[in-house]
Amino acid sequence: MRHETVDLIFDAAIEVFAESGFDQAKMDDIAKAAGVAKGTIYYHFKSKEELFVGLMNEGVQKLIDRARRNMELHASPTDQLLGLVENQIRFYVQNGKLAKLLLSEAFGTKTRQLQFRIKIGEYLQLIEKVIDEGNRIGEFRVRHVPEAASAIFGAASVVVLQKLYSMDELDPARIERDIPPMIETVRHMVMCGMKDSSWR
Amino acid sequence: MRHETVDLIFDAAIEVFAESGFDQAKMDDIAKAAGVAKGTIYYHFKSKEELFVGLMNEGVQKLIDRARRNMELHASPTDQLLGLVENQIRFYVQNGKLAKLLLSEAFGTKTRQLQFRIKIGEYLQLIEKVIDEGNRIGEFRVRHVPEAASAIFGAASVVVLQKLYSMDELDPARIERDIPPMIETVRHMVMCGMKDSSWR
Amino acid sequence: MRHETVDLIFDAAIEVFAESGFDQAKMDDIAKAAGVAKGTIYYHFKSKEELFVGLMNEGVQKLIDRARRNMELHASPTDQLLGLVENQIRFYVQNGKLAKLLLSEAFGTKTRQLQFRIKIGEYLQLIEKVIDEGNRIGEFRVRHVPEAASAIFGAASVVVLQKLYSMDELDPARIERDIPPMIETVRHMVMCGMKDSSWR
Amino acid sequence: MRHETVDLIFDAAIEVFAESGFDQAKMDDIAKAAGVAKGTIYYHFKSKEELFVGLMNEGVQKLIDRARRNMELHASPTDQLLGLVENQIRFYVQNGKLAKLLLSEAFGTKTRQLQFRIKIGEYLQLIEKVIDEGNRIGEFRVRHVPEAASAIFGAASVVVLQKLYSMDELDPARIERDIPPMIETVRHMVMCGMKDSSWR
DNA sequence: AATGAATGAGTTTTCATTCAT
DNA sequence: GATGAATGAAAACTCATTCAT
Repeated sequence: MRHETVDLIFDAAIEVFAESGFDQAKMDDIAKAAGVAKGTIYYHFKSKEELFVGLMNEGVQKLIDRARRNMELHASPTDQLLGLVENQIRFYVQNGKLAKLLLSEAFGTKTRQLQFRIKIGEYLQLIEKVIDEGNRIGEFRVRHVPEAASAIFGAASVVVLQKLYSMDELDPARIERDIPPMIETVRHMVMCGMKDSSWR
Repeated sequence: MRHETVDLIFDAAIEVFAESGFDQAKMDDIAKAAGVAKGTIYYHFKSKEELFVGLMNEGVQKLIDRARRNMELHASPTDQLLGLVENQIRFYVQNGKLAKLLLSEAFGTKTRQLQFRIKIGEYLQLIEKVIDEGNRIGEFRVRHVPEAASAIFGAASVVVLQKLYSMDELDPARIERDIPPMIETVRHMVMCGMKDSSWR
Repeated sequence: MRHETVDLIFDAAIEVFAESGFDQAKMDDIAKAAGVAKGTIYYHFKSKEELFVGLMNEGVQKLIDRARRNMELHASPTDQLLGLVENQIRFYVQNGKLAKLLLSEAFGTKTRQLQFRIKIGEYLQLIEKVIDEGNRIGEFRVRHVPEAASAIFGAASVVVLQKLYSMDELDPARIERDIPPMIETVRHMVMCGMKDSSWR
Repeated sequence: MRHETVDLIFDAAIEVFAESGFDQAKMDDIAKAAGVAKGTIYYHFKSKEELFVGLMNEGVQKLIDRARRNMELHASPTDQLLGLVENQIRFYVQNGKLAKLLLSEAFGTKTRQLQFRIKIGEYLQLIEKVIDEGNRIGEFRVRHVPEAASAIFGAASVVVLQKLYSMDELDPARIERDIPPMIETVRHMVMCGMKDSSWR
């Protein structure tokens, strides 16, 4: 089991980073939120950057793990992809702060962003694998798999974030009600896009 | 006509903000890039934040203007939407730095992010308008228009950014070659999603 | 003429650095002593290290300049060397704090120490030049010139510092009285050492 | 016999202190070098300062012990002084790190420096004793004994350190070769200085 | 005796902003 | 309109020291 203090710091850090973004997040605030001294963070993490990267990797890993479990429930690539979309949208709603960091910190040339993008790449490969399998067995006819995976990831991400940040205040009940339309919209778009039926 | 110095500052600021993000961007660097003294920026803009907001609004406005001009070339909602997708992708490729800021600075609760999201909202409304019209004349059967607009915007955005940042270094020729697959992928996905043809 | 503020900072810095040594010296104290804001120091100097190096170079340069002027007063290498010794000892008494830094910061592998040693090397070369000339015209018969220069420099340095720091408190009158014995002692030792008269 | 752990700490501390100086030396590094936990150092020493003082005293004591043994080999003050010079130079070459600390930490007003100077004073008294005896039996005619002792100490110290730190990297063979010139230079200078032969 | 996780005061450095010229 | 020297609040990071085990 991981050290207890590290958990405290992780939990506090995800809150603070997501609230303010990497640059605006203050180590003082993370320490305060974790209920430890600032030095304690530096005892466990070499730098703010290292803390951030560790945190993000863990966050994306959770998304990946959930996605993997979800995929095992379904046999066909079609069902698997539908599951992936639903899973990502529900995960984002439940982890809105992480979701925001996912988009806002994924692109850039800083070390932390490079490392972070690698982890996101893992998730994208999961999507690509499903599409490849669908292509193989003839369920899909996707010509550009990486592009398709990015598009799916981007569509699901922005749909949720735009929803979360367009509401004046987070109203759990309303969000809950808005989940099915989001899922339906992205699923619909994605699934049609997988088929070859030329659209003209 | 706008003051010449302001133009110099704007041009420099877009470069620097996009290179480093809002927080890492230094007024010193912007001044140096613009070839003016730091005080001069403050003569024209009240604060870093105001400069940023002005800049982003102008950037998104360019995207909107291009989109509007593009829409006038086509009559049917279908063609207009296809045009919007192509336009956004080409605009992103040409303005990669702005594109990155678009995603990384769009979500959050800071004043500048709220203002920025309003401007992005204008662009999303453009998409929604096309979808609405498509629904009206029966070309589309979209149930959740705002969600669909976000999904389109997100898909097109992430496809390009993932491409730009997955390459070791920016190779204009390679990017140029990759544009058609990106356009085709998003268009295909989007257009099918607009049709009602239930996908099961 | 050098910028006035830089002079203020230099004057304050020499005091503070000499009082506490490089590591113990606080930029806060230097700023306070100079009567400027801490940021002002960083506007003019990139770092504590750069400030220190600049300062030390200036300090040693003063010693060198005085030594050069002194040398011009005398024609023979013997008189020049006697003058150098007296000059160094008097300079050290007048600039005790710099003298302390000279010994305590001269050795080590940090960048600042390397740069500093280069400057001290200039002074040592001055001594070597006199010895070389003395050797040339037959006034001296020194076999190992660099070693001799170091020895002279070390003898004069430590004599003064040991005196300054062995007194409970700095009593200008007492120090003044002790200068001639120090000069005589080192001169005597040095001059005999220059002659070949084998000492057994 | 001293506790074994204390020896480990001492050996590690001399390395680390000499490498970095008192301020830059980290207790963490000493602990790591000693192969003990940081707390263990504090179990045996009240503070970093106490550790340093103990260490320096031991170091200088070694120099003193060697000097004492060396003096017993010779009968005349002249030979004893020659021996002292050779001994100090050889000791410095063998203990370059201690030598550096000797000069860089000897002067200052901190408690540790005061204590350290007392110990160095012991060594200087040894030199003075020899000179006094030389004066008594007529071998020397030194007018200012403390000044002479300081000068000898300073000359021998700086000659070695200047040599050690002027070499790009420590080459044991080259240093070995350079020892005789250093000894000869300082001895020559010192011995002549001890005689009364007025030098003009 | 020994450990090493935890601490928090202290320090360097950064940088948006101001303002006298 | 434009300048750039000066500011000082803020923030990351360090490290000697403590103490429960």
